[in-house]
Amino acid sequence: MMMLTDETRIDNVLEELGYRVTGPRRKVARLVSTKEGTFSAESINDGLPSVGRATVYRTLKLLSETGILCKITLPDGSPRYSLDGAWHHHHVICSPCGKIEEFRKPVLERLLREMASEVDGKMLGHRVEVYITCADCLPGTSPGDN
Amino acid sequence: MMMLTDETRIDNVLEELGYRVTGPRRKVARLVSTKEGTFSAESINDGLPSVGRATVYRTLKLLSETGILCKITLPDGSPRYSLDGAWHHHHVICSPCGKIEEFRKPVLERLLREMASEVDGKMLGHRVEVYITCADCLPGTSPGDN
DNA sequence: AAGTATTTTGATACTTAGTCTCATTAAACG
DNA sequence: CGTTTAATGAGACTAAGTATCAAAATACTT
Repeated sequence: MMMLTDETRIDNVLEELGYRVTGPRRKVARLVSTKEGTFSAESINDGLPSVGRATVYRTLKLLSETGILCKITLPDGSPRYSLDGAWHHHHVICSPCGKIEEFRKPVLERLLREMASEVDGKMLGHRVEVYITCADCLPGTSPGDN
Repeated sequence: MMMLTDETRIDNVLEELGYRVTGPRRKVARLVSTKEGTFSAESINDGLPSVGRATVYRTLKLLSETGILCKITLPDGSPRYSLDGAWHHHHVICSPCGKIEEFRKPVLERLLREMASEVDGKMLGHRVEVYITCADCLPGTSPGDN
């Protein structure tokens, strides 16, 4: 559910940007759109034995560049992907379970912009990640944690 | 100069935490303390043929955990290290030249904490990186760029 | 519909950044 | 000093990609 929507959205985005909508890309997009929270590139690769590893990585990169996916870094440095709303935002990531929430805070943006200007130079972008243990993963709160 | 200060500081920190102050760790610490801006683990490894690769990585990790170094991620995902002031802070990183500036903004901290609380769960930490092109790297401004 | 041009793919090799194992070496402590 | 315990180095292994390049698929032209 909502998978179809995501898939056509992906097709459209690729088409609009002049990329070909191919079988392998569709397969990656379809699998990606079923994922909740974060996932690793390798999990996509494992789920699609018919698609080459290089193509999986290429497609994930493509989808990240076109803003469909977004790549984040866990506290320990390992990279993860997640479906992404269309706008700039930041992440609250639950370290234990990998669940992520997006947030958008104009105040924060302004603050960071200000910061960059103090250092003189041109701001290219920024990365903000907040790591938490979510309520579900908090010991004692809910018994069925993994 | 100031290298000596850094080295004794490192010795002290290790000692205080109950780690042994060994030859290899001293070598890594000495080399690390000569670096300006960011550097890769491999550059330390290359600079110390007499120290094993594993030890270099182990020591960098140790120094990061004890707050002497701090590990950041460039926009393209590659990891870098830099000498670190003793307190929590964030980074402004010049993508072209790798120069980094630290900043500390209580407002920002408060904002992020607030953010985390909205999502319910316990905040573990956060990562904030601002990417810029610094004045020296801005084309036209200064002719002698790399 | 066929032919051509261009993009994409998959297999494989390679790279980067690290971690793991484990026998050997070296600090630290009494 | 000798002993205990931590740290080291060599080398194999892992994770997350990137590079190469011939073959296949897609799109474009007529």
